[in-house]
Amino acid sequence: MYLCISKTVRMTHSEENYLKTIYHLGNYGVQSVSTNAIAEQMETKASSVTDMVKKLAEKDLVNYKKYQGAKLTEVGKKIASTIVRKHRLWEVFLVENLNFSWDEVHDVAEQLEHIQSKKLIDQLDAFLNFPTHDPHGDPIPDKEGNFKKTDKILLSQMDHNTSCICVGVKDSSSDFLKYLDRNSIALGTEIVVISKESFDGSMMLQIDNCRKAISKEVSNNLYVKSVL
Amino acid sequence: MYLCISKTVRMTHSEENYLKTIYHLGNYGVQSVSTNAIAEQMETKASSVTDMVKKLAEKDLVNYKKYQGAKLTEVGKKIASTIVRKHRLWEVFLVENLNFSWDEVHDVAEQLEHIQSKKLIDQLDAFLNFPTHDPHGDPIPDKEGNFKKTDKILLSQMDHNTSCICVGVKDSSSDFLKYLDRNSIALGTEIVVISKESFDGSMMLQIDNCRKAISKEVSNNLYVKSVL
DNA sequence: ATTATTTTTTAGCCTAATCTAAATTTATTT
DNA sequence: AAATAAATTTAGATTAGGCTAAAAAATAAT
Repeated sequence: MYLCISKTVRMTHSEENYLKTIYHLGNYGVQSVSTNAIAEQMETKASSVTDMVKKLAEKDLVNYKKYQGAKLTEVGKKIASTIVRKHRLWEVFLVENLNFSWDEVHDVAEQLEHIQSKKLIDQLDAFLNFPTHDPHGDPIPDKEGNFKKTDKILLSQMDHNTSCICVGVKDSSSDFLKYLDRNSIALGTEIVVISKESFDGSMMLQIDNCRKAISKEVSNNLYVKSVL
Repeated sequence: MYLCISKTVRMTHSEENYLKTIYHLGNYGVQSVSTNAIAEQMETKASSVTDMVKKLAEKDLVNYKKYQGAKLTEVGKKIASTIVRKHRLWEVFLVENLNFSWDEVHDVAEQLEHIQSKKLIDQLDAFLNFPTHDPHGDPIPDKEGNFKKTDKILLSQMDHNTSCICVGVKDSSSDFLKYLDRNSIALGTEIVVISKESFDGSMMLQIDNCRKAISKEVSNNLYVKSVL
């Protein structure tokens, strides 16, 4: 039951970026993704997407029928997961070893994810001691593309008088991450939900014995794991 | 007396590779390099080189006059030295931290040298503890592009009954580096020249109390520093 | 000082990846 | 069900980088 990629597929950076986008938008490659969704995400034009998707279909990396969007094939999924794996491993390296903060890693990892070298990524994985999550709490696929999806929920879904631990972010924009830094919220931070306002969705939290009010936008972009 | 690059020049990988080649062939950018020399080194066609050199001249990265080759400008030299700096720092990282051997690093470093991030390279430099030489003994330019050129000579130029220390290689092909590995010759290895054969240029060496005969090809590609 | 040879440049073509604008298909509303 | 709107595709250009083949310039050899 192995997926064999006999002749290693030669991929351009652009092709890799498209696969990665389809992987992310299509829920790890299980769903079909529309041309427009890809175009919006990649900040390009729908016509460019059509062209590229045809090319990827030609290479059997996606299944594509006119007007019906694109869905990754097994091979496409494998390649996409490898790119994500590389991206997230590099993010760990940057934060753990090169003093990057979690809001600075994305652009550089975006470049590093395209470096081709099996040995490089295997050794990096070992050097980092086989991390399972990146600095934003996102899971790192293993060599086969598998990862355990964490049972995380949005902070906004927690009830009042409950406790949870921050396990990830939905929005990983620099602005949001810096906001979290300023408010001492990091991966692993324990958060107690004191109260929720129904009229604006804001919340009163307790973090390290300090009370903090946060907006709906914040609680809708922070993933937590409930603690009993 | 500083060189200010006000607006950061946006470089493609291809442009960077050309600059690097001109830097190397032109003796760190001091000499003019012919179109054919560039083409041969880069395994491309002379006509392609002409086109690219014109483009680089347009950007003021090289000085170019028809039929007279290309020479790096100060700005071009600075950019080229940065690429070489990145290449060599990555090589150190691969060998020191990711268990690569010195014959495996080149191809990967060739990709990594194009990653754009000032912070990345500064932090990597610090992480590696500011190395001055790469795994092949080549000097790593500092941020300003300066490096001390070591007073190395080819092993073939040593007299018999003299001692020296291996400080670098001229040929850094995988084959040659593996040969050196098999013969326990590495950077820092002490070598005693026992004798030289005038008819074929071969040498008898003593390394770690073992005698080894090497060909002229070998002694012509190994840099050493004489020890008194 | 002419040839001949080598080097370099020019001209024209090709592919990858993008774009705009127009055409077409699908989806949504009256 | 027809009309409108939205999404998608096609057609035709463009730009970067490369190639081939022919022309031009520089160098070498007779």
